[in-house]
Amino acid sequence: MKITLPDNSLRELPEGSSGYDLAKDIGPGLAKSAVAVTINGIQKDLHDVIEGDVSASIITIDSDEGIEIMRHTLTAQVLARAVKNIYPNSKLAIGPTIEDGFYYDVETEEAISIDDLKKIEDEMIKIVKTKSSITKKLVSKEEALKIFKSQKETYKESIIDESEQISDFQLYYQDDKKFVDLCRGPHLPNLSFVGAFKLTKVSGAYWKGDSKNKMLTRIYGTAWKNEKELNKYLTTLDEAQKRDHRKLGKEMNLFHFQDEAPGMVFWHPDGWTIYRNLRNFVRKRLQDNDYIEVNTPQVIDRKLWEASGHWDKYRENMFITEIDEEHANEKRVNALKPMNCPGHVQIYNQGIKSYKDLPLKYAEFGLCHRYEPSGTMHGLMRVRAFTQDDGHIFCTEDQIESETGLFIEFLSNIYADLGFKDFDIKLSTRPEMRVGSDKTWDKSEKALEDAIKNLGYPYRIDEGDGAFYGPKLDFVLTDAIGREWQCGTFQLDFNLAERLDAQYVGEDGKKHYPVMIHRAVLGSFERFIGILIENYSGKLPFWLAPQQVVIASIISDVNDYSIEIMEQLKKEGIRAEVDLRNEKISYKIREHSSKKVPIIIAIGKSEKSEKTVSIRRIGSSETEILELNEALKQIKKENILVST
RNA sequence: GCUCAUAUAGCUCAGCGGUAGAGCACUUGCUUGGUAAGUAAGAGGUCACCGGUUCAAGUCCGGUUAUGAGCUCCA
Repeated sequence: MKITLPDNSLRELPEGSSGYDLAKDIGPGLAKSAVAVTINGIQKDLHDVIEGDVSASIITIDSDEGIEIMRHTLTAQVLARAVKNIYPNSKLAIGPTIEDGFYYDVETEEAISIDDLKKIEDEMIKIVKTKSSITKKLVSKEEALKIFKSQKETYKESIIDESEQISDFQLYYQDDKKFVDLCRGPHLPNLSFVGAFKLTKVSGAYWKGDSKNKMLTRIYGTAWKNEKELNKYLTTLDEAQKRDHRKLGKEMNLFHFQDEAPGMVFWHPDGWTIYRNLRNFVRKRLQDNDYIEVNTPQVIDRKLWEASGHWDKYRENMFITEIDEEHANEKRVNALKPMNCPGHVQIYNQGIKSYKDLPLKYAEFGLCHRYEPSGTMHGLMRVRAFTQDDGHIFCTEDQIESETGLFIEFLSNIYADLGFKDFDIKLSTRPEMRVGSDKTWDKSEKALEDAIKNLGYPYRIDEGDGAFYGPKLDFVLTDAIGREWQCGTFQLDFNLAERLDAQYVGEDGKKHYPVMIHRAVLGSFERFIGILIENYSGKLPFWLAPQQVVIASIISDVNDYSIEIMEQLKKEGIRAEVDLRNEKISYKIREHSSKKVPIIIAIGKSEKSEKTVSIRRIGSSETEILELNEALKQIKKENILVST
């Protein structure tokens, strides 16, 4: 048979040859590191017999694909077996690979905790040490069912049962044939290819990812080619932990949470300074882009939420308030607003609007409350009370495309100024839970997709992830360590205006419903500040930093000069403080460095007598001596992004 | 909301049936010291909350609340 290799060269092999034979034919080195083979684009076990003329490439243990196969074998053949050895009555569910590692879902009689991982890991090492080869057996559906039924592997049974396949179920064995796993493969030809691995955590996970199903125990692990790679990965994990905004927020004294208000931020002075700086920045940009800032009530009667559709579709996430009957004349049920849109429509509805008023753009730094499930809260990233940089564009259908373009440009400028150069666009389509007719959804999905297509931005589609009132574009930015955050959103809504009876008089003199576009750039200030802290490891850009400059005196004789510098800086609008404490300069440097103050100015005898300053910047141990006036000029220039 | 874990001084944590501990931070004294921790002393705790077991409970057991890691959600 003829085999085409990736470089388009042809190789002739006898019938019945396998991927391994092919590798051997190409070279002994390749045969040694081969773990699987790709036949016509599909990964196969190395010892599968190749049928017919095909294109093929050998997967070696050194490749990304090879590592993934190794992870797969580790979970399905090694972790699963180790768990069965230690917990004979456990039942295996599924064990896929994930980024950097793998997991296996199992049902066990006794709970497995993080402390048990060592034990399981040791058992895995024992299994790997056998260096057993891994062999495959193909069986019919009945036979597969029989085997797993006899082993009481109910999850495997149901996987087979629900499969449309009728034959060729793949069973994988090790040399002793004492363990069998159902798997789509491919697997390593033998366990000697296993590199360095470590079980990392254990948690619950629903069978088939459905919260109605039983909760299984999920054991996570990570695996790499060798110890060095493993350690590198573990170090990066540590690095990510070091920039955790919850930890930095505490160290920098920015905010706290407490039991009485779960998911709601207590902003400390420095944290609130960051918040205000960011808000001023966004406010300026909104002003420059034809948005009009408004403000709407926090607590609104349920009638409005019924009319808007929130009561029906969003009730379980809303904080409901009732007025104490003893003191109130009338009983009404109110809700804390989870969104600003109905409020904005109320403003729109005051007075008659003409097509000449469109597009009309209302913006609000609206404080919204949403009752998030208890298990989902996470520092600033997921809270129950947050402020959106929200806005609603009332426009005609014809204006959708130009507004989409304007918004993307607006958003990308803001992201760039905040230090995020890259973002992806996601188009989310109709969800199951929604308002509006399918006809309206067809129209709005098409309008949005046409707009983004015509503007030429790349995007990907996320089926069923739209808002209940309309399809949306989501903007996902990438931070300094490659993590992705969904922040901006642009949501088309052909429903709400009609539900709340918002209209405009068209050129034809008749009344029409405007299209509403719900849009945000940062999403929520709380979350975005969390992202900024993690992105910058707390070392915020100069204009955002709560304390921008600290002037630290070396001896008390220079206190007057230090204060003079502070006052001059303050005159320029710089947030400057002096540190005149009776402490050594290194002590002061250490303290302000750990608070991530961007600039520390040390002042001693020579600076005072020469009217200079010694500048030290965060992240560097270099110092720079400058004339005071020159330093003031420079620092003022750095503060340029402060816009108001 | 679900699974597992955690809750001790302002922070980070030790203690795991028998009189509450450390380091840092804080206060005070000494120290005026040139770029990431000078020094000594002092003060600081209903051991998250409610209940149970026990002669005796931060310590063991149950519940509640919050937090953490995941899962499910994130309009």
